[in-house]
Amino acid sequence: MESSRTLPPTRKDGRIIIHFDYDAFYCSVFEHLDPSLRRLPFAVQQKQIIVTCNYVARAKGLHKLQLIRDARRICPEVIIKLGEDISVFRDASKTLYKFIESFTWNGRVERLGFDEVWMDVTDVVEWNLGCLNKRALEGSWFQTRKDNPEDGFAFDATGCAGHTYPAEASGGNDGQETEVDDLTLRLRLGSHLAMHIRHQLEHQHGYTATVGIATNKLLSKLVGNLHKPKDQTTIMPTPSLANSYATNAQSFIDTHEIGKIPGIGFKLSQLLRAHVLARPGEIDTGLVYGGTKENVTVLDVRTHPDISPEKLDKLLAGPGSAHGIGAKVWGLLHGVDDSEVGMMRTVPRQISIEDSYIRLDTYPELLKELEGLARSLLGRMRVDLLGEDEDEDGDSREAGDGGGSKKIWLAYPKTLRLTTRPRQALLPDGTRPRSFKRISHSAPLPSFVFSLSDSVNTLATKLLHEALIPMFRHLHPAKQGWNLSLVNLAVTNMVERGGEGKGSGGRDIARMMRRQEGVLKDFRVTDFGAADEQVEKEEKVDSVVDDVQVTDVGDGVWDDGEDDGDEVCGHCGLRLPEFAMVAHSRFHELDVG
DNA sequence: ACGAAATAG
DNA sequence: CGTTCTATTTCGT
Repeated sequence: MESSRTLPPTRKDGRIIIHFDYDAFYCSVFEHLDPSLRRLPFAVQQKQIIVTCNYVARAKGLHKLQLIRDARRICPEVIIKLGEDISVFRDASKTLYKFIESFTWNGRVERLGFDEVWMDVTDVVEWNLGCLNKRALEGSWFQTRKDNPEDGFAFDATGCAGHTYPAEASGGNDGQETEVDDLTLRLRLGSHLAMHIRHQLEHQHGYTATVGIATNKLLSKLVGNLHKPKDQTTIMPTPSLANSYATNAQSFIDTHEIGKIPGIGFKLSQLLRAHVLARPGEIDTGLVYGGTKENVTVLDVRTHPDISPEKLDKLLAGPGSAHGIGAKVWGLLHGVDDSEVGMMRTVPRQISIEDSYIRLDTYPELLKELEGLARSLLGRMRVDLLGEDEDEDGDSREAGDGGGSKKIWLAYPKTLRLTTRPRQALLPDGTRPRSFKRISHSAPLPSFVFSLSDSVNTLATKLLHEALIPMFRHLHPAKQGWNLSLVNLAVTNMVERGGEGKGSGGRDIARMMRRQEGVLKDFRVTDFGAADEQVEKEEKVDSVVDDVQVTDVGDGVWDDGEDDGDEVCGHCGLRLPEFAMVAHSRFHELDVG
């Protein structure tokens, strides 16, 4: 077939997506606490490098990932603060995330790292589009709250707020004669909403952000970079030019280095570079991981002879790569990204703590480290997974007994995971084969960790002996001979508490916590004794479960109390046998979502 | 469910 | 200390 030239993927430009990237985030957090820093060259340090610096410092030649000594040489007056305790950054990120969420009507807000947030404002924009008077766009009103038409701001809908791509697309002279298409109008609305939220963010919280507005996550994230800091850019169609959103999106994405496309990381970009260059791409062995000496652009890959979704699949598919990777990348090369902005999350999917070591090869050290990690992890669980008990039961907060509202678990992780990175043995020639391979082992998380009447220290010690040591022995059966360069501890598989989230429609279908009895049945209390002796002396306990005091868990939290074998659907109230509830819940998820 | 891999900040 | 630490998603089994 001569005409079987592969067509570009179909665009779906029905959404309006805003991407936020807080400017020099770590610096901004410190500046929030000490505003005098704002006018000074200021940087945040982790280990021996500058992880980020404010724009005053950047103007003097400082940059991210710079060695401290280089920074001080270039700019002796620089103020440097240590940023190794990331809890303040995490807290600030959470606050700003909730603030941005308050502007969504559909709850679609997704965080990436601490300093980036996407929001899907399609419905907000749609509503306001319907409210526009197309004869008087100059004096428009943007309603920001679904429930109150008075909440909002005045704006001029004859143009975009902030910058546009392409730069001249902003137009602005469609006063009377020209009919403006809906996509243009919707993007303008998105740009004005973004401007409003940026201003609120700055005035109410003291944070500035760089923002991108487009019809999908990919384009919104990339286009923001055109104007930073504290500015915004919208990808627009060209007035009166058919299909111009596709054209403009393509010209924009084409200029990017292939590895700069979100979703195309080190492995995929190397494969694509090798394909285009017909040889392996040279890697920049500098400080930045994944750096390349080559400059292979999206255009190079996209216009390479014979490229197609099928060809990309052949090229990129392999162990670890997603199914449909060819079609996915084909879409990215064309600025097409149909992935949804995730729903707001109140708890993380996973909490993990890790530390790296020059050398870790003895049991006493290991036990100390594992216990320390366990303490940190349990502390983090209490910070991130504990919430106020919002009880309608009037009695709970009236009494003057210290005014303590009860803390309850918002989610229960079901799984505990221990990961290590064994240090490779030396080769005969004395060099180390470099391998960053990790190995992990998971087990049910013992439910005693949810006890709030015991201290974190107590629970950490208990967790060490009842779970972590057995798990470690599973990973490293040999008594010795191992040497670790990293240990990671994580809890995952969150089971969230049901109830009324805000936003539209109670999202979480309450799921009964599987009875935790038997969770410990695979654990044996293991006594490694002191140091390296008597490792094999293992004290078996038939029923550890009997020893475990499970408190604060279970009592009516998950179950509606009916113990007749049936469950009540948290959504529609239907009473069903337990075995039918899983499928029933799935029905709701599909039906509502 | 579990373990590994890829990706990202 | 080779690439620190944390988090999400997806795949194969």
